[in-house]
Amino acid sequence: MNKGEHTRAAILDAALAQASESGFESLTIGSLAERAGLSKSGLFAHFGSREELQVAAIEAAAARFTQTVFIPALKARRGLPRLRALFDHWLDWTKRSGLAHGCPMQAAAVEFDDRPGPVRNAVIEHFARLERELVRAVELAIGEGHFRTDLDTGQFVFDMMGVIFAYYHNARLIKGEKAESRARIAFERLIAAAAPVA
Amino acid sequence: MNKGEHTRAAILDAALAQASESGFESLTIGSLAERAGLSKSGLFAHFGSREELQVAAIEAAAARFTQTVFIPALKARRGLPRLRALFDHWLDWTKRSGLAHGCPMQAAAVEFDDRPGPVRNAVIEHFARLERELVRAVELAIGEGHFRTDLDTGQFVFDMMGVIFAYYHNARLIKGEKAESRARIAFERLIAAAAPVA
DNA sequence: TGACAAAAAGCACGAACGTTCGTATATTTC
DNA sequence: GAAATATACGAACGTTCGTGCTTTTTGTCA
Repeated sequence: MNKGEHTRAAILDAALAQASESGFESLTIGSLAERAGLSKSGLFAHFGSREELQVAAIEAAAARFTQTVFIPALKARRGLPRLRALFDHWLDWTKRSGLAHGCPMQAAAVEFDDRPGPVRNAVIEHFARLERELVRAVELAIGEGHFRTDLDTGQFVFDMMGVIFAYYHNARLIKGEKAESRARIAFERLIAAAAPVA
Repeated sequence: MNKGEHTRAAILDAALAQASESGFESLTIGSLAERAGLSKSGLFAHFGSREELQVAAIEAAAARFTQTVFIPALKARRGLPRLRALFDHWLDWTKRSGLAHGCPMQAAAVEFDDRPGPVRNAVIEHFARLERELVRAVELAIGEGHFRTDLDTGQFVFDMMGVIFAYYHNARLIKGEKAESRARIAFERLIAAAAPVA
């Protein structure tokens, strides 16, 4: 890896940490440069603009999500076990990837959902891909006979994401200790409702 | 109402609209003054600081939420009908209250969940109150015989909020047309699972 | 209607914002 | 080792940030 690429990666690491703490809007050139130990201009040279920096940060977050949630889940057997692994890793992916102060992707989703531009496009693309992958995992579960054949896969993914969102809301804002157990109960209930008729 | 109070209310209206569009972090004195048709200093005089302005905006959002979601739901019969009314009004409360670009409370929750201070406290208080009210509505449904007596009310509220969060995520970021129907299906399933044994 | 208070504007401040320079120092390539 | 390039720096740009002051306009009420 080049020196430049190495620095760029370090900058993006710092950017994700900062976005996790205070959101993407707080991702200013000055504060990020200070955190990364660079001058403003030195950091700026790695990206053509603040917007490009934000896009790069989104993509870095997406890559880390794939690495932390999807790749490890592939070790589980296809179908229900893999779906459970996805859920488990998703629940604690911020902790396991050093972003303990919140999912930067969720922050970006809320902050940019009504601001058209490259950043929003990158966020949308990530969630679209995520949904596609989840739907595929559910289809595999159907194929393995773990789920009903007439299951509405889109609905299942919708419900699953709701559980995740409720978990993060509860765990991060309210600091509710029951958040995790409730999330697991809710997910198990989804699975039970999707089980084959008998 | 005094002239001052009137202007203050108008400022908070503009603040909510802006927070709905671009989040609470974007709530700067300058841009808000322009939107409200005041000078920076004229607007600033109504609040001692930017932070107080943010807190006032949170409280205004909470008041509007109560007015748009809770008060109208009181017209429905206690128990399940009222719970359904709450859900319905919650789904489209941003549209019905002129905040079509997103729930300012959710924006605040994500932006401030890790930044201690008065703003975060105000957000936490709102969600705590919201959860209490929801739990009470569920308890009423139990009392009316619409729900099982052994229902975990906290879990039900957790699940219900998950449905709402998934709906807003889907409707606002992805612009999915199926968001509303999926939310309704999910909520009906929650109700069915909470029904008395027979 | 005139006195007094309340509200808004005007103005200025120091700091931080994103961005653009020109320049110096590493690093890579020959 | 020399030449070429990549990388980082410091200074400065114009703008906007939040926040104080002072002055002017506006509303209120005897």
